[in-house]
Amino acid sequence: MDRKINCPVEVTLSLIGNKWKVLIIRDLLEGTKRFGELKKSIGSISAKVLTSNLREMEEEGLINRKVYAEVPPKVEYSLTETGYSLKSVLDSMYSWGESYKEVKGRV
Amino acid sequence: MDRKINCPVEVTLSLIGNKWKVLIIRDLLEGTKRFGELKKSIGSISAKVLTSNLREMEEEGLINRKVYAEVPPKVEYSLTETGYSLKSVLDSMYSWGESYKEVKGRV
DNA sequence: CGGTATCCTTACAGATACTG
DNA sequence: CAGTATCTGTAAGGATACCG
Repeated sequence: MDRKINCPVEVTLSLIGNKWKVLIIRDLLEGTKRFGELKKSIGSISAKVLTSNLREMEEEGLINRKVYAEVPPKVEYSLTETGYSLKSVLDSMYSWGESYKEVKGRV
Repeated sequence: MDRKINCPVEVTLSLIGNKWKVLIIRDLLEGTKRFGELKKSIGSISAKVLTSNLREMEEEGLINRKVYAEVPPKVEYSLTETGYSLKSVLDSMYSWGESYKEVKGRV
């Protein structure tokens, strides 16, 4: 039982332990998106919060940020290989959410 | 694409979308625990925060709370069937965390 | 032992205005 | 378009004291 010394679950939490990061991953799993697209697809997030989460995730090696030297500016975000590997986690969250809804609906 | 209208990932987030709840599930997956044991095994959580999270999770049908009519008091927490089914999510978080550590260690 | 009540401090997040 | 700067409100969380 290595739970105490750097439990892997806590490692994962430290990287995607907030709601916004999970939603960012979810939306980038569909493919590369521009800043504005991402903001729109997440829905209720502000530019400030989106930016700060993206910066952190970039630092942690989960996403790529590609800036085009154009006017008006164009910035594309995509998942790195590491970021994409989070698909397994998101998939299990998706499945669980679905069956939870089913159970609740049945009440 | 039903992402907009009640995405299952968001459903899951709404139930275990905070760090503490994930850790509570993780520790209860080992089996029934008393309040004090749970508090100790999670580590840095305060009684107030632990109590409020447990209450919410009880309400949502993820955990059971069993009170023994004894002095001194004894209260045991365990996962419901629904709560236990979150093991799949925790498992994938565990695996991902492990491989992330490996990748980072290799740098 | 397993909480509650209270106070207090910060982290998180929304709104708005502005810029390269 | 893709941010940054600033200001502000709110809620999460820690510390402490106390209770059944």
